[in-house]
Amino acid sequence: MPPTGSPAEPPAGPADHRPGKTPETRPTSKDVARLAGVSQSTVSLVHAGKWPGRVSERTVRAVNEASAALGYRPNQAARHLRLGTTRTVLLVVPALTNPFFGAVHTGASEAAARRDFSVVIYPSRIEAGTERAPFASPFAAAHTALDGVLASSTAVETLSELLGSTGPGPGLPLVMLDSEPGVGPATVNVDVAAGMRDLVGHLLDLGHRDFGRLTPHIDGWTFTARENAFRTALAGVPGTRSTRARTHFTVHDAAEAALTLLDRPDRPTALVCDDDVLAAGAYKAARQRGLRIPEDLSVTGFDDLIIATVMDPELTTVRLPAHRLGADGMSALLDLLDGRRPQDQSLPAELTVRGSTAPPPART
Amino acid sequence: MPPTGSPAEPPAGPADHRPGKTPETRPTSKDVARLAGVSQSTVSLVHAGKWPGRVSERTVRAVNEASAALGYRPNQAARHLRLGTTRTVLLVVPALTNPFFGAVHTGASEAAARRDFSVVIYPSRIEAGTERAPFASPFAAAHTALDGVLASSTAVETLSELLGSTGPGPGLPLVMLDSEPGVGPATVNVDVAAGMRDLVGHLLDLGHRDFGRLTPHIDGWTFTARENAFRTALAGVPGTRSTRARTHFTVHDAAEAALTLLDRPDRPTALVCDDDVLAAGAYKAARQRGLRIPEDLSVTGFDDLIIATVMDPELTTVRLPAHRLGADGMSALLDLLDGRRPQDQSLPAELTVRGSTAPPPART
DNA sequence: ACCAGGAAGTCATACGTATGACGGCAAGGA
DNA sequence: TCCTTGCCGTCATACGTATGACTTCCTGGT
Repeated sequence: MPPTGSPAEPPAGPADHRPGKTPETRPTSKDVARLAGVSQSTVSLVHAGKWPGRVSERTVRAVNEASAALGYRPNQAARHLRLGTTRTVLLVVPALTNPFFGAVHTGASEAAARRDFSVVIYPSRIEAGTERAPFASPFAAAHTALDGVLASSTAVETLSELLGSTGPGPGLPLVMLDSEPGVGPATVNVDVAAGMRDLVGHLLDLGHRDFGRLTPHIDGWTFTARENAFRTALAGVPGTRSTRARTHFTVHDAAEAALTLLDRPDRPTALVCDDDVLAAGAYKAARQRGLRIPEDLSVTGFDDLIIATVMDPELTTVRLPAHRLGADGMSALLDLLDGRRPQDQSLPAELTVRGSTAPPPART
Repeated sequence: MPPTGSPAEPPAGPADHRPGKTPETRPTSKDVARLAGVSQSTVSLVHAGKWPGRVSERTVRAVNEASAALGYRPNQAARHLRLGTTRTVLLVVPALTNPFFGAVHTGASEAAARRDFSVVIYPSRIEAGTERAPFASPFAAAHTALDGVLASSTAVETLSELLGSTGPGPGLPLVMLDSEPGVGPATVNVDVAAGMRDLVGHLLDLGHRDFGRLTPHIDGWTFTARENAFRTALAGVPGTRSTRARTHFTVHDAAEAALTLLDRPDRPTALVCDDDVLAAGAYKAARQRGLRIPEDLSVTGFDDLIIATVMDPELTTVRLPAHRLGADGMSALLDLLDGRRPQDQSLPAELTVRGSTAPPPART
């Protein structure tokens, strides 16, 4: 037996063990380099766009052609490893079944894409019973190291509970959306107080003095802010009155809660609901009692979801800029990642008057 | 000057250049190894759970304690690079503002999490004007190599256009949801035909013979299937008639389209709408013409979105199992990734009778 | 003639993990 | 006593990219 090894066999130290080795491997920068007749470094330089005097234009062309020919796409895992960054941020929202957060996501994604970042969404209500220690949590769910977090309408406590155990808590760039200003590193939120003030002003102008309030059971900064703003708005006006009913976040529960308000001897002339869904419940209750909207009863919502225009009459509500919330929040987060310190921001909420409000019925 | 270099300086070949070197670096498996007094290999072995005779229990404990102490979390980028897999799949949906797809996402995410996969969602309508050649597209958006794709309610052409240029087309595991069976590698869809058949049966039983159809302008397998099923259902019954109006996917447009149907001399007694949103438009039109639902006009929807219960009266519609669609679709995709060949699946659609249907008014 | 300086590339390395091959060591059989 | 057989770990390496240091070549100034 001749002492010759395989002809082109590389030295192959004691442990050369590549994984799976699929028959169809994707081209790497090395393949591009070979085809273009340059070194791998050059390929990398070209793709990074860093050749203000390092690579000739002729070579750039060659590399680009070779890349195109092979259909080369850089291996993100390798980049992430090398660069120590993933250009990915997590967007935490309460639920995806609410279109409001779909809009937030869209706004955030668009802003992120412009800076070549991408967004992974995490609905915090996903029941996690099946998660496995010790790497569970959104971070595991994202399956990627994250460069930052954007949290919408989530309590800080919930969030830190969510991220706390596994996430690099204090060090992780974080922007809170639609949450209490001043808490957390940076916040972008909606001026719901102003929206509520305008809304109540509108009702007062119409002549309403007896109010019913429909608010959700769940806590959350926005809802507290809405309630406070409502009270403040009434405080300045003599002769006003209001009663509050709390409800779960469903149409049916809201309808029942609304009934308790409508069945009071001193029935309110206007129902101010903290969300459009609750307003839908109010509509239902009104119909059950034979009250016409808006002639007998004015109803208002909040958020301006699609259902506001589905309802009949169309709902007077306060529009929240969901898309912009996501976009501006992402901008703030990117600023934070750049080392700049974004300042807290407040977005306007816009009163949208439709058909569900009118002067109160004449006293009987 | 003594020839002594720095005391513990490693050999340091000609090019030892680590990137950024943040002051606060996350612990790596090497750090854990040092603390536990073992080698990095051992740490890796332990975390992989592969020690049926390679690592003693005492060592396992030590490693786990060290990991916990340091708050170690494995670097995903490094794993991805080494393993050649990301355990991430892309979910393509038409839009996130439709709660239906939120439910699909939830179902898919839950199923994925059970197998330690994660889901990145991509709304295909995101306008891509700002994307940069040559690595644009969902793949760039996902910012990660993908192990597979789940595409919901998307035409194959649209999808391949989306993925085609950059994605590894034919090789990428792909499951289509709610789309034409037989096209593409594997599909999971809803038996909308049966749903429509039941729905029409319900209306026929009530005595309706004159129908109006409200269908969306956009194409898509489901809508074609719904229309065909509707026609088939009527075909067997003598004396039936139907007129169709097409509309954009908004309440207002649908209302206008519905008006054209209601203003015909042979006004239909039932409006069969291909989506709950369109049904909302029909409600609006009916009210404009002073028609009561369901006494003067029956209206039906499709999908069973939240708005179906917001409307008054509540809408008779066909419920589609969005959550299960996502879950089963993900299962199929994971099967595909395991090398198994999932068979096409069809999920049941359930007729949900509420208050918007009744016998037609007596002939005048 | 010689060197400074710039332009164009290449070299070598590290990022953090996973894993096949290999090495001690103790127990037990011959 | 010596060899075999497991058990417990460690070694060395590769995954694909990005980048500081280095080399080579060329032009032009003195």
